[in-house]
Amino acid sequence: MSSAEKNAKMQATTTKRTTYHHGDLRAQLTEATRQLVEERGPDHFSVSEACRAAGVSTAAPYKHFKDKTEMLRAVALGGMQRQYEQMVAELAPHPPGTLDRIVALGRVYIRFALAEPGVFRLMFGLSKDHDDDEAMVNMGSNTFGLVQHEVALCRGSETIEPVDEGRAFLLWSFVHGLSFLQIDGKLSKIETPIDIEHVLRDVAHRMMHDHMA
Amino acid sequence: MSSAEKNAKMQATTTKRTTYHHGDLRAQLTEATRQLVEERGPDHFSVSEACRAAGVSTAAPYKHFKDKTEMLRAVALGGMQRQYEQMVAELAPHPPGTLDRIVALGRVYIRFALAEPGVFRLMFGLSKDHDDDEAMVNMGSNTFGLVQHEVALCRGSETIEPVDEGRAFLLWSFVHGLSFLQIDGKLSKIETPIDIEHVLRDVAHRMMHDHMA
DNA sequence: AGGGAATGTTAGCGTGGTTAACTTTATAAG
DNA sequence: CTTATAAAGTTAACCACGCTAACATTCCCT
Repeated sequence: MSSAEKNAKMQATTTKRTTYHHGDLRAQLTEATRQLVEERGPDHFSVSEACRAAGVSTAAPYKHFKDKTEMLRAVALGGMQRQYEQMVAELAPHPPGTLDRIVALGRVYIRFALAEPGVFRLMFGLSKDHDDDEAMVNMGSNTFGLVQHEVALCRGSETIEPVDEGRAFLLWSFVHGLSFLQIDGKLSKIETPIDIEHVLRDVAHRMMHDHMA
Repeated sequence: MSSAEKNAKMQATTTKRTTYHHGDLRAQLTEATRQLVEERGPDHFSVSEACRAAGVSTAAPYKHFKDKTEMLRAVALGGMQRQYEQMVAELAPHPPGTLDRIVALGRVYIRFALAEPGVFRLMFGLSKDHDDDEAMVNMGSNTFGLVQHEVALCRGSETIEPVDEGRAFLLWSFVHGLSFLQIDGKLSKIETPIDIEHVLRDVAHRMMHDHMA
């Protein structure tokens, strides 16, 4: 184990480092960025503060990132990966083709937004820049593909048809809006408290089944 | 008409002003802010640039606004008022108690988001600060009250019950999410194009009527 | 051993938000 | 018609921040 590697561990606990090289600065800057985005919000994040947290000069990040937005993008990508993994994990317990699986996906979406509102905002903010990043676009496709697939399964089909794409998008719109309204505190302004679990079931049901004329 | 008032009109057309006093700097700074927010996005707005647009020194705004966020809040408030007025206007043509009125409200919501994405983002971004502003909170209540009222009417009730509050919130979540996904370009990534008008009707119908077991 | 390539640091530039101190104009009272 | 006061501008400066250039140190490979 090199001294720089030992250093990397020390640095994580705010100990001053002794070696010139840091160890794994890119990872630690990303983590510092993630924390700050969560604490202060994506708007009030500053590179300088991340540097202070990592115990490094303000010029150091530019050996690992092109600019500030690339740092934020790294955090956003990490968030998308975590969200995706959580979705896959929550899918497992439920039998294929059931509404439960659709509900599970929506639950993860909202749970993630509430657990990491800062990162969640990042994942959709700056989306002009995000579209230029291949990894980001791919992760987005993967996650949405998951939803589309479940919707098709729920209809009894293995292949995704236009109708599935449409329904999946409507479900996405719904949980997306619900997530944002929640983290923006709009739900607390309502008299009657809302049972998210119940709402999720209700909406999924309404969207997946034919309705009355 | 004072010379300063004449000045105010000139300034709107980028003409250099001749009088020391500006005329109606607060209004013109707000308008400049609105334009810049729309052009560059809320994140990339700078007070300095607004000052340049208004032909005034960078210290001038602080005679009219506490700080940068108060400028942005003024723009956000203006947006909420416009949105509210558009909703009231679009309501008029349709007979009370019909689904058409619900659909009309959703249509205005989405139309506004697409027409003024920058301002629309402002209306929900910075919401931690917005909650401290009474005018902002009131406008929010007014607009949401409009939806609640229509939902109750559609059920044949003049008074808003918990069930109406819930349905209204679900409808809000949906159009909110749909709006954001659209202005973030997520809809264009879909194969099958979506007919917003049709979707709006479909969803409103599904939400307002009982569904099958 | 030695020489890049990688990864840090320092110093400095430009922009931006904000304030303090000063100047000019509007307004209203005597 | 003065003239005091408040309102509404300006200038100059401070500090934080994003970023780059030039330099320093270390890693690692031959």
